[in-house]
Amino acid sequence: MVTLKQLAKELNVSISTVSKALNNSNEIGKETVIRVKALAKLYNYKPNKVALSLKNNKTKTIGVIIPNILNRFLAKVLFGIEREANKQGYNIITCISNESLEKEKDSLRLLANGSVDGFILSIAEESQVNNEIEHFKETIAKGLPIVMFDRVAHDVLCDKVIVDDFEATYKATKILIEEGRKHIVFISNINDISVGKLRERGYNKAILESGKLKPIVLEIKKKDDHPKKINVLFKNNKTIDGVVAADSSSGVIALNTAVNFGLKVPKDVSVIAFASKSDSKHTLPKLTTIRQHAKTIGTQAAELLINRIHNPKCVDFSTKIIKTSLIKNKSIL
Amino acid sequence: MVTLKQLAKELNVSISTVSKALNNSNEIGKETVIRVKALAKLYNYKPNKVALSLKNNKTKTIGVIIPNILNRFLAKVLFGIEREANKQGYNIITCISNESLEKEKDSLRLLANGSVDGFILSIAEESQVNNEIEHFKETIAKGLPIVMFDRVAHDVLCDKVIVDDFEATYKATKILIEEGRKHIVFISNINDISVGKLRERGYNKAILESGKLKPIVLEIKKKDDHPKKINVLFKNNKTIDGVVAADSSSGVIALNTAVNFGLKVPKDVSVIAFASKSDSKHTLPKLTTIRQHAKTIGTQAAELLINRIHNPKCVDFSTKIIKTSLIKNKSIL
DNA sequence: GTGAAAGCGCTAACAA
DNA sequence: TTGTTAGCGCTTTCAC
Repeated sequence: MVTLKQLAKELNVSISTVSKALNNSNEIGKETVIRVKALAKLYNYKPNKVALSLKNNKTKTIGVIIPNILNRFLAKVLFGIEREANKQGYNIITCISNESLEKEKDSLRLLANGSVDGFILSIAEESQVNNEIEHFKETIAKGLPIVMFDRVAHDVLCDKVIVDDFEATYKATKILIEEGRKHIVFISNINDISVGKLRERGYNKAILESGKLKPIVLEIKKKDDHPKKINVLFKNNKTIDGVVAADSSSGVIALNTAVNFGLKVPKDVSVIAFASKSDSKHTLPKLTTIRQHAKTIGTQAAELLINRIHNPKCVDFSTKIIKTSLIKNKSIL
Repeated sequence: MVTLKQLAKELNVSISTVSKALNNSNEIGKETVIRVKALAKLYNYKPNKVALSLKNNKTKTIGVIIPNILNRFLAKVLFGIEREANKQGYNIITCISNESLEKEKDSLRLLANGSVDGFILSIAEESQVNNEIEHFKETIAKGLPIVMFDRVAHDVLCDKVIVDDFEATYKATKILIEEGRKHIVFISNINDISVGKLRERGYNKAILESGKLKPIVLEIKKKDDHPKKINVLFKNNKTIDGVVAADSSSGVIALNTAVNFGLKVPKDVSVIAFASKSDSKHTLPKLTTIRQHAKTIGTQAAELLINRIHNPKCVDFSTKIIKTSLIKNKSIL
């Protein structure tokens, strides 16, 4: 890596002259500017990022802390964040909390030593279960802004980007009710986190409003054998004619299981699930999905954070709600 | 953020005294050390990472460039990298090339200005198709080590971590042949990249060695309608009794399609695919999978890179081959 | 039009 | 045992 010093030496001018020339300062003579730029190009000079960071007290780097990179939704959000950040000249340091409160705290602390200008995060399951939010507050108090997405803590004052989880399952359930379904089950593998609870509430509301239907809820824990649980459900409830799934795996497995039981989809049973396009391809017929527009969530989160970094004084915080879309495929009537 | 300067001022000692005290230098008196540490703790002092990086010319940061974060395998490798890197005190800056040569080059250049100590990457499809490797060589010439994984360039001298792709499909195909399958098809959605080609060759070798079977290959392009292509395949080839899939989507879709055609799996047709555990849950019966141990690949790549960062003079480069495992489920006899 | 010097926060060789 | 100083690479104010 060439430095200003080396260029200056070779050109027999001072370091500051080189610096100014490269930054197009009009203090410097045209001749000199040309000479300096030529040599800089020759040596492929790039200003040292670390030195700039130290000088400006800005790293142009965002810390992203996500609970699980294998979750397609979270990965997609990360993708959106990365793209928007890059577009605005920022890099991202990725930390995976692995749903652990301790790792989340560590990541926050480790990066709050000048490594990043702010954070984008979705809260770890363990933190949500224990309602731990002090570490977020501390970070913000240090002057490092946070933007939360999807799994957010309402008691922390910061920008947020969320999904209309409640609305989405409410509407999805209503669609099945309007199809004439009588035994609609709600299956969820994410009932310990905030969004999972919201989704169940949306389902419950629609069921209750119908006046005649009864809620049937299957909660699947992480340690459970997912396909088996769903298999048992269908075995014990021959009347099931509708499924609303809070997560993609539950949706895909439920549809495949129904088919395996000899049920026709969607004639005998309809299935709707929070899932992505590629998930919908993994069933026959294709799964009807509630899409979360993960990339958009990422983009918006990055925009919010970068705005706040540039505008640290601003005191009003916004919560953006990204509406889901229902993509109808052949798994409903 | 508190600095040494502020602590020094408040304690009425010099900056270097504070620094040494905090670093347990035995130059400093016990009394002073205690006083300093107490105040540092009170103010929750953390050494500024950027200043340290500038001083040491080491960022303790690794640049990771992956083609696609939505690919489960790549995401899992990233997970492995992150974990190992963190364990050794490194952070990772993640860039997603999105299979684009230009983005890959940009990321490399943008981070080669002192932001990272080295790179771990898997080559973008576009770079592989055009056989572009200059940007890697330039980076290495700048003194920044690279570790490549999965999609590697054999003509670049660096450490590599790869999978026994050829072996894996060779063995998988042989298993189906030994089952007595006569019409084994190879389905691939990744035939433009190096590993996809290797997987096809392994299949071909096994087929040829059998002496009597003929290769049947279905190449699916990114723009194709994946389920439709596979549907047509089964429609036109009623004799298919075995499937080896180079990627998880092809495997899952093939199995579901076969079932949909009324074929019994595995009685009428066996299916084996490169896929993950969670993919295998998305079919009934569960998919027999070739596992790549993505996390291990990530761990090893991080280890190799960090070793090289600590050992820049070392001139022999290693290529680690992580053996795949065949996990037998009910989709084969 | 050019250069010297200070300073971002830290460490370490050297001086006291 | 403590302090002074220089330097990592850069920008910027101020002097010449």
